[in-house]
Amino acid sequence: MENAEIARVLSEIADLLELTGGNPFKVRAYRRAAQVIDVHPSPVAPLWRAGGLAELPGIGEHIAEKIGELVDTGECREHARLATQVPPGVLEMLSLEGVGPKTVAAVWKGLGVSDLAGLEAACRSGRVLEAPRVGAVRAAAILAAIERHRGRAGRMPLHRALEHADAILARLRQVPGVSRAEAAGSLRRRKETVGDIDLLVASADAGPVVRAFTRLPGVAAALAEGPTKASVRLRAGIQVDLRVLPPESFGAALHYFTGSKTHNIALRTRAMKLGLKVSEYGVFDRAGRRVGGAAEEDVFRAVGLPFIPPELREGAGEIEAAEANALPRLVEESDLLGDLHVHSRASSDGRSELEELAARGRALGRRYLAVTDHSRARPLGLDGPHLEAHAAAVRALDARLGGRPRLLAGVEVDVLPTGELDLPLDVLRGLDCVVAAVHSRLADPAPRMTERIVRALRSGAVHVLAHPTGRALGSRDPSALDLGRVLSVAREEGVALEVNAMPERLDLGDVGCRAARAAGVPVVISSDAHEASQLENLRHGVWVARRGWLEAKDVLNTLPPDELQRRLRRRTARTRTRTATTTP
DNA sequence: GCCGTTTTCGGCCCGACTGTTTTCAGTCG
Repeated sequence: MENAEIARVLSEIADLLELTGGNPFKVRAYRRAAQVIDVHPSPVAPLWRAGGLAELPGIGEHIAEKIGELVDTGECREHARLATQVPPGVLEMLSLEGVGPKTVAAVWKGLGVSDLAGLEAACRSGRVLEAPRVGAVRAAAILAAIERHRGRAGRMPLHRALEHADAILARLRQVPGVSRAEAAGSLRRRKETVGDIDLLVASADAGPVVRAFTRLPGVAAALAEGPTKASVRLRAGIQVDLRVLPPESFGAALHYFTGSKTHNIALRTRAMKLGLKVSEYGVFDRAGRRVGGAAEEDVFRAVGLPFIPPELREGAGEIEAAEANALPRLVEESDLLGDLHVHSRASSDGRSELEELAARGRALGRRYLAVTDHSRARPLGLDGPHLEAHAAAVRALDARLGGRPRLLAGVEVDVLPTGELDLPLDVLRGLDCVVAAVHSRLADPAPRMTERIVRALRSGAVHVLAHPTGRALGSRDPSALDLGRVLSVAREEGVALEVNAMPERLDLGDVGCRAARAAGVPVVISSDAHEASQLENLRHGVWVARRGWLEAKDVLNTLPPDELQRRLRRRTARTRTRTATTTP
C-alpha cells in the first residue's frame, strides 16, 4: 500500500473522530501521523515489517499498529468502525470552505442533514438557520462553497500560481510605505501544486496595502478584509491570502507563513522548551522582550539551528538534520551545466531548429545539450537510418560551433510494451546519450509496468530513464510502478533517473528524488524542451530536486562536459563488455 | 494518541477574522 493511501486513511480517521466527538488531541495525533507518512521519502510498509515504524516522529505504538493492519490486510478496523457511524456525505461536507467539524456535526446531528444535496436544500429553505451560529450570511457562504466544490479546479500547478503571485507582488510593491512584499506558503516551498497563494507585505501602515489588494484588477471577490489581513478569490479561481506586518516582524512572519504547519509546530515547540515564544511578530523571551524577528534567520538562530531552506520545511526530518548539522547543500540552478533531453524539428513534436536550440542554450549558459528526438514508435519519430543521419547533422553543427555549447547526439527511445527498445541496440550504442521513456499503455498494472521498465534498463543501452512515472499534473495520474525495484535495477545498471522539468510533468517528483538519493541513483534534471524557449524550464526541475533533498553531486548534469561524456561512455563501455561476455 | 535534560502524567503552537453574538465560538492558516 502506498504512503499516500495510508495517509488518507489516517487523516480520515481524524475527521471521523472529530465528527463523533473524539478527544481533540487524539484527532491531532492522527492528523500529524498522516502528515508524517505522506511526506516520508520511502514506502513505510517495509518499515512496519522491520518493526521500526514507531521510531517515526508522531507515530507511536497504536498508530503503528493501525498502519500495520492497513499494510497487511488493506483495511483498518478502527477506521471501518468509525465509518459506520458517519455517512460518507457528512465527511464530504467537511471539505467545504468555511465549514468545519462543529458546523457539520451540528447540521448532521441537529438537522439530520447527511450529504451535500441535503445541506444545499437546508440552506435554500432556511432550515440551516436552526443550527447554532449559522445566520443568513453563513447560509449564503455555504451555498457558494458547495458551488465551488462542485466545479472545483483543484490545486493549481506551481508555475501558474507563481505568475499570479508575481503580478500581484509587483503591484503591492508600488503602494507607498511598502518595504518588502514576498510570497510565502507552499508557493515559497515550491510545492508542485498550490492550493492557495500566501503573500506577505512589510509596511508600518497596513490599511492602504489591504485596500489596494482587495481592489486588484484580477479579483473576482473579496472573501475577508480586516485591518492587517485579507483574502480574495481571483477570476483564475485561486484564493490569495495577504498579511501585512511591521518591518521588524517581517522575518518572523515570513518564516511563520512559509510553513509547513508541521515544520512550524516542531519549531515552536523547540522554542518553547528554550523558554522562548515564536509568533509571526517575532521571537520573544520569558519576559516578553523581543529578541529578533526582522530577518528570517533570527528565528532559526533563536532556537539554535542553521537556516533551513524553504523547500525542506515539510516536517520530514529537516529539523533533526539541522540539529545534527547534516542539512544537504541543495542543488542550485547555477549548478546545472547542461541539458540532456531536448527536442528539435527533426521529429514529430519539436518546433525549433538545431541552430536555434544551440543559440538559446548558449545564451542561457548551458555548456552542453543532448538532442534527443523521438524514435519511430512516436508519430513521425526517427527510425535507425534517419536517426543516424540526424546524429551526423548534430555532430556537424557541434563541430561548426566549436562545442559552444557542446551538442550531444542522442535519442528519446520508446520503451515498447514488451520492455524492448524501439531501435536496434547497435544504433543506440552509436549515440552519445540515450534517454528511454514509456509513452504507451500508461495504465498497465504495476507488476507489468515495473518489469517493462526493468527490461529496458537491463538492455544496457540506456543512460537515462525519462519521466519515470508518466504523470501529468492535474490530468494524468502516475503509472502504477514499483519505484523501489526500478531504483535498485537502475543502480545496478548505472542508469540515471530524470527529473523532467516540464511544469506539467515534474516527474520524478520530490518524494521520488529523495528515494533516488537514498538508493544511490543519480538524477538528471532535464527541460524536455520542445522549443528553444522551453530550455528555461530547468528551474522547475531544480525546485523539485531541492524539495527532494538533492545536492549538486546527486545530479549528473552538474558535471562539466568532458566529465559528463566520460560518465556516459563508461556506461556504453560496460555494456559492450557485458554483451561480449554473455553472448555465446 | 504522542511525548519527555522541565514531565512516564499531564500537557499538547499561536493568532486573525467573521458572524453571531453582547463576550466569543468556529474556522483557517
